[in-house]
Amino acid sequence: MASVAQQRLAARKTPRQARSAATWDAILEATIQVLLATGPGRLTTTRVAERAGVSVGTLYQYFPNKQALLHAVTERYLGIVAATVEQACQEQIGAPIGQMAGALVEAYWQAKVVRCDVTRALYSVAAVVDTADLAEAFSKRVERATAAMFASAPDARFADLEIVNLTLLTSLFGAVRSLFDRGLPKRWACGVQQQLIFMSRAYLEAVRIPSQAADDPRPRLSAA
Amino acid sequence: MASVAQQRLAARKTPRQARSAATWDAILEATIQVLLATGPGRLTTTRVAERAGVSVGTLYQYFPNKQALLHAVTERYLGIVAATVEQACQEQIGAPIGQMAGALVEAYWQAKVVRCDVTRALYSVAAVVDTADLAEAFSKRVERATAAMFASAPDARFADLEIVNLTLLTSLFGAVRSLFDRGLPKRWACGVQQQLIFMSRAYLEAVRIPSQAADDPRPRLSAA
DNA sequence: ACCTGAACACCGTTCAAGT
DNA sequence: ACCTGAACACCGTTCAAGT
Repeated sequence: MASVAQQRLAARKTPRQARSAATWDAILEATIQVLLATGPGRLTTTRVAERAGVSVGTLYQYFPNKQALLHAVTERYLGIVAATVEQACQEQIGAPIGQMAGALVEAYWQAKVVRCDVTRALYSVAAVVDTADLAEAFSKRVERATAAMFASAPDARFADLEIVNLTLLTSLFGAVRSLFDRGLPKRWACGVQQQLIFMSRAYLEAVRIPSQAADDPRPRLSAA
Repeated sequence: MASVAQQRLAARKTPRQARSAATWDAILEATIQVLLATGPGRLTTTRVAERAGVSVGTLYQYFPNKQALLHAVTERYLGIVAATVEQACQEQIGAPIGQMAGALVEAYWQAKVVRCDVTRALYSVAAVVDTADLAEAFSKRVERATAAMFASAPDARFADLEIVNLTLLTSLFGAVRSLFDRGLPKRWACGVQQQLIFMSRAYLEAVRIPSQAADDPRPRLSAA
């Protein structure tokens, strides 16, 4: 492993008292602020502490190091996105796959776009600190939700749902990330989101084993 | 822009003499070595200089700062990958789109996998330093090549080739990146590559406007 | 022309002292 | 219990001196 020795990344202590919890929140919030204001390269523990209205020492009472701080911010953010996608999947249980694909892409896209500055800031954090474990946990969580959703589709079965699911999500996550990295050209973004839905549908169509419930054998997908 | 003020990222001087060029190469090579050995977090200009067998001062004669150093390494690497994909596209001019899609995915995948440790190392660099310009130039270069390729397909036309091309490449680049970030589980990797080909074909199939040359109106794609 | 490496500034992290 | 901030160590970068 080329990775740095894994240090404690968990929070140093769980806030037990009210002012403690407030400080915790203030620090995480300040981290986002500084990230947005100065970028990850100039993010300094001193600056974060300043912005949060505490001293550096206090910051280090809550987070063992800068990594842990950024780790915690990412964890909180990914938790919100995962919950959003999970809910969307829940709502699509039993729906036709075409609709599921649309709902999935839209939910994920939406969750990323609502706070698109934060999204970008946290993408840029992802390589400064090792958030692989968080990304993995996030992927696993979403995979579970989408697999359950797809398995409930009345109009399709798959020879190997696991790999189809993995391919679909990997492409979706990756595509969205690429677009953010590229500054998300406004006039393309919306079109690409639509195209990603077409793409997901076309893929699921192509690899599905048609089941009895399907009335229309190969529904035509509308083009751009 | 949250990004740090763009400093000079170009090399400080172009090597004009033989020993100069050798030093330049040695430094870039050493950078990769250190990156692989210690990870981007522990990459130190002093360490790179040491490994290259020169002093820190010399390193700074060639690269104005650490960013520029990592920028140069990335530039060189992306140039190689772009050239590989360009060549593959060139070879597919006039072929059926299904075959083009397969060749594209395979060429890109292959180029990333041959030196997969380097690929991973440079992905991790991408956020520490701002290589957005390089990624953009790379994307543009590949987009041109694939657009020319797809435009030459005898069996398909597209209502909006530009956005289809963008969606396809964005998904491909992103998916591969996600897999690398996730440690590229050996037993999935190969299967996913195959699935990405299915996916690309299914998408192009779905959004294409069938032309006369197409004999089989909607060829069945094999499933997993 | 090209190289060297001690010196300086900045930032992550600690810890003795405060409330 | 929780907070403070001066002090220390490490690393990016410079520059006066060498070949």
